[in-house]
Amino acid sequence: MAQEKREAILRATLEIISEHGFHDAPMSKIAESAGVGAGTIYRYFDDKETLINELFLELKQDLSAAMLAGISEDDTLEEQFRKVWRSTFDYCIHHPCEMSFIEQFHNSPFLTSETEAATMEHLAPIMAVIQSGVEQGRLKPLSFETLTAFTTNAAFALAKRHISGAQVLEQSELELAIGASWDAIRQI
Amino acid sequence: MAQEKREAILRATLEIISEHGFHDAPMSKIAESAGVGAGTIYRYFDDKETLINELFLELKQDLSAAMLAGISEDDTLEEQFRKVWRSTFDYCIHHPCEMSFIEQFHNSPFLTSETEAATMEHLAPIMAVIQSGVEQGRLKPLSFETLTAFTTNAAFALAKRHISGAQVLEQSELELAIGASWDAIRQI
Amino acid sequence: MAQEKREAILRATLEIISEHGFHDAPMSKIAESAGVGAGTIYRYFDDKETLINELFLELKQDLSAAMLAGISEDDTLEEQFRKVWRSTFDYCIHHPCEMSFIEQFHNSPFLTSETEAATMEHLAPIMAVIQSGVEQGRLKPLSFETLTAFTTNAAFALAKRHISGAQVLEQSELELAIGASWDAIRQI
Amino acid sequence: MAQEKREAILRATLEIISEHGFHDAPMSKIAESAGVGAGTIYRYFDDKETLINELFLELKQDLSAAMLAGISEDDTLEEQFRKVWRSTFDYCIHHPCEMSFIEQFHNSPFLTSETEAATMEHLAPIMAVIQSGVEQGRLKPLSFETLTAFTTNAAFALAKRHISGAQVLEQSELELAIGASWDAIRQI
DNA sequence: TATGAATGAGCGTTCATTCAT
DNA sequence: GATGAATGAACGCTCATTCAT
Repeated sequence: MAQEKREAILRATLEIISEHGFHDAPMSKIAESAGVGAGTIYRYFDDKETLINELFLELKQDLSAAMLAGISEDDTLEEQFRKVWRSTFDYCIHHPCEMSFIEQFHNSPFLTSETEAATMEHLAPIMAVIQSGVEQGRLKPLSFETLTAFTTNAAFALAKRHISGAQVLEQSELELAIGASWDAIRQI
Repeated sequence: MAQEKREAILRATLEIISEHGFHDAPMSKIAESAGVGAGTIYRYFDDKETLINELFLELKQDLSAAMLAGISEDDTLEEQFRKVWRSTFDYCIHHPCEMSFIEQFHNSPFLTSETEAATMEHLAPIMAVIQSGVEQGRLKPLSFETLTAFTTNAAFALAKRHISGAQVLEQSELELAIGASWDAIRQI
Repeated sequence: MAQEKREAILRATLEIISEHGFHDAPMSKIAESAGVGAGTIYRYFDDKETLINELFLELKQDLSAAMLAGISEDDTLEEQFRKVWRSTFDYCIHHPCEMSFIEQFHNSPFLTSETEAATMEHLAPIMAVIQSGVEQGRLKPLSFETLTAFTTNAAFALAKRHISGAQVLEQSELELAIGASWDAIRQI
Repeated sequence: MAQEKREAILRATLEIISEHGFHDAPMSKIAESAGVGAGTIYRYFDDKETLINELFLELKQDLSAAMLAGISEDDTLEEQFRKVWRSTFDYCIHHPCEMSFIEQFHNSPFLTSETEAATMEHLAPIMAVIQSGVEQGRLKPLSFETLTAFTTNAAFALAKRHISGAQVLEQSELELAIGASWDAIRQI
């Protein structure tokens, strides 16, 4: 079925780029790894750049979904915060290829501001929670973007080191780190 | 003079990669931008990979020097922290190309663990300060790497958004952000 | 058909190298002469060195086959000798490009001892005949290699001069030359 | 002194080409090996091709001189023949670099017919002896060029194998080989 | 006279893309 | 639709040659 080929191509692209980088990711290798002919890729994607962009978009959507999973409006603000933090961290360490790709893409000129904006929309539910927390004086009066530097970005940074093996995070240290992150944003 | 050409090549490499990315940074463009012949680059660098690695090393050294500039042992822990934070942030927003290159490099297979380790050494003075802060119970008992996720990494993240224009940081918000960073790491 | 392209590339390589030498035989010229794109060569051969080696191997096989053609076990030793000599000479003067290439290759660092050994195997039938002639006391008690210096090598040398126009060999002189070659190796 | 530099350049060229082949013999390596600046070579030789040609000419002259050394008009024809044969062989095995270069050059399009003709002149004394041997009916009525295929060429071929280690020639086998060569050209 | 840094044309090779099958 | 052989522009890199010192 056609959709399966599309998925196989995206999967192959992810694996090859995450492992070898944007360079050394020839279309021929992607095709081989996906089990399709080289020309077949072009039935599903206009060109290489489009393929990479679409992959990024899909991965970001998955990531966003994972971050939001499990939060409930009944939870307190801090509980919601801790759940999102953990979900983010867990997704990262269980999807190292996805993280590698996303980070590579994020720090490359591939990323356009439109693409960036598009991915932001997925986080609207979190933004709403944060916004209300700020308004209630529970969180520091900082912009959503600024607050993410101490939460999502920190989770990414710690997960990356965990994945690379540079620093294995014990549960106790992780708890402490989440606490630190909470201290950063909560109104003290 | 010979050293000037070397500098011109490094500068050109920085500008082209930061603007166009590792891909679309052909040696011919670098040579042209540096105002030298294509072959001349190879008098100063073994090959493209070496050129990029040496550039990274030099930029990291500059960055480290900038981060450390101005701190004094007479300052209190918090004062030292705030100075480093500001220095880091200021360096970043005044050196957007350098930041772009460093971030791209960091998230690419170019980065070897040896190179990574080499750059860590420059930050030894900061590590010492942090270490002593932890031991005195002034800072949370977290590893240096974990703490940087809430300090250096956060400064980078905010500076990047500032540079991209996605979010202009006012002085007041910046002060608040530094405070948040301090809350993250200090023992509360 | 695919095999035709392979043949065209080998033929073009032969012609260009035999005419212009190993230097001044760029892949681009070979591709053009073969009527294929530059990249196409690499579908059939790993790299230039492989291309040249495979060409050499094929040509040596052709040459060996030509040398052996027409000899019969019913012939006397001298008849076999004369037939091989003539076949060798005839092949050479009718395949000047092949000869030029083979000789160039033979006197170049391209030739490895493995390649050399591989080509020796084709001459096993001749070696057997020579061996038996030596054992029967019909030929001088010299090694096969030494004997070839007066037979095959001589035929090559004369053919080369014939081809270059430096010396046109009449049939009568050729007969005399074969007789001289025979005198060199036969037990007198 | 200037002549010494010229000699050093020629010597370096010989060594590098004989060892690495015409390709992989960059002028920079030659300069380094000769202990002169890269530009200095061009004070002594117009360009690379000229350098190589002049080297060939000098080597051929040395070789010719070595071949002729020690023959005396008082010797018999056969004695002269044997002396030349031995001198040729000895020169070859004691000058492997020179032989390698000469053979490479001989089988390359570098060799022009003018160059070839120029080197022939050095052998005039031998040609005269041969010529007279033919006229007296002592040698087979073959052209000088044809006769060399069984003498000089054979000596080269055997020496090459001796040098390469493919076949070590004992004195006894060498004597036999010289006898075979003599049988080839003498009137029987 | 001698140098060697600088050059840039040209090399071998790769790979995104096309198109006949 | 699917293929993969073929393409050729563009790449990283080399090296014969020049020329300011």
